[in-house]
Amino acid sequence: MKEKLDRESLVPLYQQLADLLRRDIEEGRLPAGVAFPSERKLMSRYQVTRTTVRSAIGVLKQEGTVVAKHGAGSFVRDPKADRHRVDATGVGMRRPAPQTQESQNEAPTRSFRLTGILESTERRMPTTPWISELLQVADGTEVLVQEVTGFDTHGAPSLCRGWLHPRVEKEMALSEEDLEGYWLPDVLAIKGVPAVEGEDVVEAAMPTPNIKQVLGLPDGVPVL
Amino acid sequence: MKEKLDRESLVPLYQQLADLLRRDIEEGRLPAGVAFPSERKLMSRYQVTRTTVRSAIGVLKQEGTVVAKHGAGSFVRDPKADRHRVDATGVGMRRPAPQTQESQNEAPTRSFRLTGILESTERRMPTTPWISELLQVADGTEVLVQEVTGFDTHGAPSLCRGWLHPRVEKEMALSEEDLEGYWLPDVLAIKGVPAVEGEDVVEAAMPTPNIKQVLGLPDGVPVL
DNA sequence: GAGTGGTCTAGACCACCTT
DNA sequence: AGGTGGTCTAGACCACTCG
Repeated sequence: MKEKLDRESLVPLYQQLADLLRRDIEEGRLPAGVAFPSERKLMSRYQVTRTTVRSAIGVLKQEGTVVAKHGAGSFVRDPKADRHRVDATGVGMRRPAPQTQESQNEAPTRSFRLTGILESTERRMPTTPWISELLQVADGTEVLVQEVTGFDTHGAPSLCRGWLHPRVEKEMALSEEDLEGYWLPDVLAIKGVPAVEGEDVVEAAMPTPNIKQVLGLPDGVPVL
Repeated sequence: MKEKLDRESLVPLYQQLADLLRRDIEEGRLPAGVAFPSERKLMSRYQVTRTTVRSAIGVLKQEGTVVAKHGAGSFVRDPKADRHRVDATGVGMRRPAPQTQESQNEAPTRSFRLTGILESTERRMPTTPWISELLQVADGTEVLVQEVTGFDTHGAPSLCRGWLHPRVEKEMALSEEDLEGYWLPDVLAIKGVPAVEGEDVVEAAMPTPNIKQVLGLPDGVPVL
């Protein structure tokens, strides 16, 4: 929290400061809720103008990590607080029962594929209540989670997340290395598992800076 | 394009300027592509500082209406340009064929409902190629389109759009007034139509300023 | 080289919240 | 009353793009 800014660097001061503050938040030095240094405090601490401080905080606000309350102060927002989930199976309208065999046949089975996988990370994580219910495992069980960023079949920037059921992982003897660079369901398909129990879930959020950079997104474009 | 800014107003200068420019864009006075006045030009035209001009343009950038190219200028972006559509029926994983009767029964039929409808607009619009294919009508046919903003069953800010098939509209003798304040599928359900041909589509985008205000969203929260 | 957007300084006044 | 964020001014230098 006492590092200095590099005035010779190519990366602008307000970005450096934003990165510093983001790290402080991520690593718990600036806990969610009350605490956040005032703009004037940050000015004198880092020896920059208020404009620069405000730009830095502006970055964090746009990312949704920080909210400012006029007259009261700025606050770290719990990133999971208003992350919304939508069950995509029933969005908008109900699907009709097929009325004729013909209409049933002509209904295309579409599939969602990621093209140009740009980054994939695999890691072991305890399940959230919601996902434990889905997988029918005990809450907090460690499961293999994969995150893949890329573009979907329609060209939309997407981040897909897949959870591997421990039972499947054990039976198939899968490990992190097997998944590297492949989208989890594809791996399973190759290994002979035709389909996985699953649910279609769609979230939308503003991309984190690195994902935004990786996908080359302009400002104001959310990720599904 | 030559209106003045009201320095006594409660609404800040940069907002007024942003609103002015947005209107100029929407009403075609600032066409997409090349044209956009430089920041210096806007300074002298409206007698404000560059900071104020930049704030105004910043608003439009965050909305995705304008993109800036360092050294070249700012450009109006076609709002429909990179609007992405995702077929939600096949997102992520394929749904397995049910293996036992039991598992089939326990699969819940979820429905997506809007609670607290805050705003609904109905209007007649020519279909886009994509939607004409969906409805099986000629391209450009005028159909009744409804947009409803509110919160979904999970509390996520949502904007839902429904297209009414001309045939149904005629047979049911529906008009704009019937839809006012109700979500289209609900109206049909009441009228005795059990279900509508449809497809589940999910989009994400940054909210327009008025929708953002209506839903009371903080910065950085996209709308599904 | 002229023009553009990007960054930064050093001030100022205001509206708002907390005590 | 004192502190906070929100707005605005009037400058400056830089990196970049284009003809």
